Amino acid sequence: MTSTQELVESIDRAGHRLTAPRRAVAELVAAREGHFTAADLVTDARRARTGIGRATVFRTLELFTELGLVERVDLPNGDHAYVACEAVHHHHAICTSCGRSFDVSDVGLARVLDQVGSQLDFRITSHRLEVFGICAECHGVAAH
Amino acid sequence: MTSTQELVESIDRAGHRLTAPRRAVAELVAAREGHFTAADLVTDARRARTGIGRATVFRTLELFTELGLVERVDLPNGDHAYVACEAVHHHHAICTSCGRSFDVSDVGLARVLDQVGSQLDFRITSHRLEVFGICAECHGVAAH
DNA sequence: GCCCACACTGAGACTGAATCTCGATCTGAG
DNA sequence: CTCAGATCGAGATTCAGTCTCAGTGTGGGC
Repeated sequence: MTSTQELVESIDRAGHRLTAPRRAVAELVAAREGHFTAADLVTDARRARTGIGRATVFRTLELFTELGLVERVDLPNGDHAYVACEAVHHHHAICTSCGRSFDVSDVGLARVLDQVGSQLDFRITSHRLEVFGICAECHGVAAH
Repeated sequence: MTSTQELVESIDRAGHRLTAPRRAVAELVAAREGHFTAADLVTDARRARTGIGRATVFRTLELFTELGLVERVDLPNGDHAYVACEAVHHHHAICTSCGRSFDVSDVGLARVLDQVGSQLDFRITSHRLEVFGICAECHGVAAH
């Protein structure tokens, strides 16, 4: 979804240096569909013979996360993964079959949270909703 | 919330052996208010001079998780933590000030998920909602 | 264009969480 | 009371992620 160009431009816009390793990581992220772990990217980088070190992949991923271009999600098995996404607040629906992630707009969730907040007299500062299941494409194909 | 006795009985009921180390871990879990990490429990165990090894703490925690007596949550900072809870589906509101966790019943969330599911043509198999904020007690005290 | 401060990089050491192994121990059915 | 096998503790191991540090490359200033 997010293109290499978008990622690269955001780095520049935020006042960071545009280096070859960062471009390379941006490409790897853009090439990924769905979620991926840091280790996945490190492997990708090695396979593509980019000569990029582990530390740089982590640092660049951290940078992207800071810029909101990539978001960290916690898989049901406890693994930490990342997904490329738009820089606005939203949630993810992750297909457990193909691993792709879909953006979920805030449909009605705000109301639910309001209710939770007032019910517990709880000042909500942040929240996280993660939905797991089978996407249209996968259940369309796999079902029969 | 969950008492030592409840934890111990559940182990028995599920057909597992009732050993002294498991009782001890059950006590430590019951004594905890709010979330705790595996490392916290290991420290507790050492401090209480129970003579329980790290591996056993992890194994027992895994057992409790399996039985639904304890649930794993991912803190905003990425740490893995656990909370003792009832064995029915629900969510957690975690106070970022005192660390206590409150059960959130499913108020309206099901409807939101239905909407998400049909909107994306996505077969939802599981979901996770985590709410972070300041609990009544903490903002009552801390505010002034 | 050229320079140079300094942001950034790679390699590998380091940390800490979690898992695995293995011989010893304990539980509980019979 | 006995015994199979579930469970245990200690420590080795693995692995993700972070840190260090000397070397490199970017890009603003001239």
